[in-house]
Amino acid sequence: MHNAVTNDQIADVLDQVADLLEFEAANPFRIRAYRNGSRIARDLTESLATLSADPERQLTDLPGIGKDLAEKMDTLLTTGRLPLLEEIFERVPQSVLSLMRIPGLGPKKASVLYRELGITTLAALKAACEADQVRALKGFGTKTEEAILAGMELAAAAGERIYWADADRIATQLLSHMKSCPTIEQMQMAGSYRRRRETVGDLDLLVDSEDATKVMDHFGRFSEIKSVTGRGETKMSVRLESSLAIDLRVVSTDSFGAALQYFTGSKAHNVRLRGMAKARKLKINEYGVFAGEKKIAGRTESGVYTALELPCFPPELREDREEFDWAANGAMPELVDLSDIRGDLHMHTTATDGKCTLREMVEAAKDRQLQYIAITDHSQRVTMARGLNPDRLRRQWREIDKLRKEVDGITILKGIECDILEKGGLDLPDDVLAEADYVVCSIHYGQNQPRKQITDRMLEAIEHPYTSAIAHPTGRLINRRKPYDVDLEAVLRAAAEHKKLLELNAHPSRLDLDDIGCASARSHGAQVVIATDAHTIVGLDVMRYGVMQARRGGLTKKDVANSRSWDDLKKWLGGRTR
DNA sequence: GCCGTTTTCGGCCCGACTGTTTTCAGTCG
Repeated sequence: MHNAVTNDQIADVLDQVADLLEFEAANPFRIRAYRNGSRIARDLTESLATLSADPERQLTDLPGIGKDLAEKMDTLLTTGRLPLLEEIFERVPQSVLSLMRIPGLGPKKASVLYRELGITTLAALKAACEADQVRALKGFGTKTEEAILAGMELAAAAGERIYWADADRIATQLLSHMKSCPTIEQMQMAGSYRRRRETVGDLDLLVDSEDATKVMDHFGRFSEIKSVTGRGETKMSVRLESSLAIDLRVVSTDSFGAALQYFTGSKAHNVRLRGMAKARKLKINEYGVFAGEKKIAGRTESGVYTALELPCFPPELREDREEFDWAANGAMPELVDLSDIRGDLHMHTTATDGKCTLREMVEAAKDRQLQYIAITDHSQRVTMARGLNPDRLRRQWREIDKLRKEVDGITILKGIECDILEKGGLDLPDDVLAEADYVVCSIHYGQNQPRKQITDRMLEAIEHPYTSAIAHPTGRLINRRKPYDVDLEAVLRAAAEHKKLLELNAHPSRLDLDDIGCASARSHGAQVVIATDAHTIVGLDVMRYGVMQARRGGLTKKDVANSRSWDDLKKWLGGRTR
């Protein structure tokens, strides 16, 4: 018996099929269909297993999934395998996929290497390059051979995405460097960085200037650059010491908006947009929107969208998920903004594993214009963090009472991050929880339990009369262990029903509810609370990353609980809190 | 392989750059 097949696993298989079909030079549109299917699986707000099992619905309801792909997904769901992939592996060795990961080496060239030299592995390719065999092939030359060898070293580091927050540091440095170039009219970062994806693969800088040469020369003097990997009339590519790639594109004022739209993407969003343009007998490219020969938009980004009778989508939403439907139905969400956030409901102090005192945290929150905060140290089960037992917790609350009298202009809530115990149930007695203003429940132990058990533990915590919120139900650190396995849909349903908040961890290295969970939360009517889980004063500053995640998930001010005043929120939570 | 205001066939986004050619294919975004 195989384990439950996840959307990501299905997406990976479909991607492999697409890669291998490309290698075999299959119909490019068939390849695109598989890639599209992969993206749909990855982005879906619920598990394909759930959707497939629902008698009311079908996989073919998903736009882009037809009869064939639906069948293949079902096969994967029920057997964990895909006969088509196994058939392809009989013709093509799996390891050729690694060849295509080398920058500059696509399916066609990889295929030639395989057919002519029988190369299937990176090691064999390296040997062939060093033996000067590759340059002898038709369509290859010495430059290609050199590029392959250089690319191989790069291949390990390349393709790795970095946190948005890290990309932000580099982007800020770059923009500040470019500012001193006098021939620049305007410039903007585009790409996934502008779309605020939680990780960024490379940076795209778009510049409006009449003197591309000067701009590119100036760009080339950015101190972090290790090598220039390409330079043409209007486009230049470099790689930084950190191996991050940056693309620069120089356009004229006339085209800046169209180029900004184009290079912001996403690719899927743009493909969709181009299709819509075509249906209106318009052509759209990075220079503008054209009716025949006549350019009808391009100077501004909003102009491009207006020409297609579309709203200027916030970049965070440009993923070809639901944004076009929202636009068509006049239901574009007004996304939540950092300035909407009035309170932070999760933070720690020196009482447990925080690095700053209660007073320091309160002062820091005031500095950040927060109207209310909840102090939520760990409960006793978290021994590593010296979690609070009832006595110590009540002592902290008396301290808060004192502080309330000394500090005005901010509401300090008596809270607790109460553990959900391994065997179920909460880590503190009901009479203690009843005295708290705010109780957020977390799982720190027993994270490897089966899905059903984890889900039941969470549901019990949600149904408990004195709890206010449930912490990061899909919480996972990027590049770290896999998240614990939980029926997120059930958690969201219960949270909505029992009026409990769903905590979205704002830290940039977390992919908590990210886009997927947010969309689900919205569809269930569950309220999200964006929280920093700050352990230090500067920890409070990650709130903006949480807001970014929420925006990508299409959440409005109304969906985010801590954009309300505490009085309103308290009312919404009902009689449980004081 | 998907899809339908060109609806069951015949389309499917578009351009820059590179290296190899000697007029263009492959790769990338």
